[in-house]
Amino acid sequence: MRLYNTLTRSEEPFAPLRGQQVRMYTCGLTVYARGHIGNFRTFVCLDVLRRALKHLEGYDVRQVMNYTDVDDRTIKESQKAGRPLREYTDQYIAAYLEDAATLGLETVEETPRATDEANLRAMTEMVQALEKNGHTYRSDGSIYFKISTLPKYGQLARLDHEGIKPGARIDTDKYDKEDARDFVLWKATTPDEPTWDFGAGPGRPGWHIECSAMALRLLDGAPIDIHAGGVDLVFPHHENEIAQAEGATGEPFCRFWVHVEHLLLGEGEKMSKSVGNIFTVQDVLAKGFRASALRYVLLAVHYRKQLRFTWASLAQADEALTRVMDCLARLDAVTRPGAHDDLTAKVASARKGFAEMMAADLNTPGALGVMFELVRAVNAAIDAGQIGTDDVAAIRDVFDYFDQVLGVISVRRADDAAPPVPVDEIERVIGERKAARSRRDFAEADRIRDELAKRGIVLEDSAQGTRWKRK
RNA sequence: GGCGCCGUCGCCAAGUGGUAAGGCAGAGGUCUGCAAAACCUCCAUCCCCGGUUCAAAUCCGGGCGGCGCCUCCA
Repeated sequence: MRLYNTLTRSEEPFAPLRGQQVRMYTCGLTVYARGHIGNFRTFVCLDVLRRALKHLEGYDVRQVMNYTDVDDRTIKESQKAGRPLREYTDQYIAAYLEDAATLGLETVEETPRATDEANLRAMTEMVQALEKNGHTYRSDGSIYFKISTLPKYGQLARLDHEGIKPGARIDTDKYDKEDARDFVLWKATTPDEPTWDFGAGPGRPGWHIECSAMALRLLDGAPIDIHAGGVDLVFPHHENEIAQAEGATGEPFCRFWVHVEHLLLGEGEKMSKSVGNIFTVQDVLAKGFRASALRYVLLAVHYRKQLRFTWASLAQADEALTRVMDCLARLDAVTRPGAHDDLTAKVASARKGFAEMMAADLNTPGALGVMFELVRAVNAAIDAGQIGTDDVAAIRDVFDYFDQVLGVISVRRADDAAPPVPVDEIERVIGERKAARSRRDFAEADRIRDELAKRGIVLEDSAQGTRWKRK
């Protein structure tokens, strides 16, 4: 598989360093509020990355995704809510898990929290190693990383320090730093803030230290294979993670850096909690859209391109997925045994084409194209009667193969598992309508169909009988 | 001010040197009690201007337009 590596700014063939195991760290949510669909674009894309590594490449994936449960915002919001930090962040971890399940994200191997004691101890050890290696200084009770001590600083973001001129907003006097680009490792706390002391003095973690420390602790040391997150993390977060890990261990931190581009709203602005223009997964569901449509939208644009989110795109995605589901449903009516060479060949080339698209830096839009070409071929074969039950088995198998990675069909099935009208009622009413039709009482038949349509159930008549589906 | 990305049909979106995938929407037709679904047919020369090449949406240069990072951020 070829993956674009931010570190080299180029696409490179990927293979894990140690045997068949891919050790991957992905930056998760800061749990001070419910994640929005921009956050979930990143998570869904990285879910597809992990699925491709597992199911297409056959690797054993060990993924760590953190919850940042201590920082300025979590502290501020928990204080505002008058609740202990841990309790406050618990609810947003639960909300994340709910949304992740709704969107069909696979469960990752480890989900550490920054405030778990083992992690705080690992961070402390890293800070101490950095102090020992001469990369730090103390000021007003905080410990800072002194970037001038690390010549390689800046390798990921490639920022031209000299280019930072008027116009750039630099965090200047908030803290007493020797250089504007120095960053805090261990932060002095006020009496009302959570404070820990495992050997580096009382304080709390700086933003970046948790990821460096937890990645090395839970992925068995440097270098890890993949580190991923949203593009906005390239600088300063990931750059500083590299500085910390490499300053402490003297070894390269990570081999592949993968960054997912932003989701933008229709007008073209970035979604941001501070601006208030955000939508959550729950907001999308509340508008009547399926979770599967959202997942589809998030995969219909390559992960390294900005995705302009609109409600119309959700409706289009839902229609597109309906086409796939209808095709799969039509297979149920095939009863003739056997296989057809033409279809067999089309299924095989679709499987191959799909894998090639995914191996080309996760070209999900291209992979969807391959899937739809097969949909067309299958529909044509059904209409022509050129399909047998062996073909059906092979077709179902290849769609399962697609969906192991894309995950849109399984989410759609989950969406539709609980229709707005109970299944036994639908089936009873369909029976009544069938009787009406056979006595040519079409007015009654139409009335029944309209009635169900109003309640979100669509009926389709065919030679094989009447099929229902959720609208 | 510095660094970087992007501009393909009405909408969304692949393709990145060999003559434009796919989805949605639309038009006509077949099928159907009607409807839906499905199938068939139709529907772009790739922001503009130069250049390189036998050949460019794809490479180079210059414009115009949109966006991101340099600051908390997925």
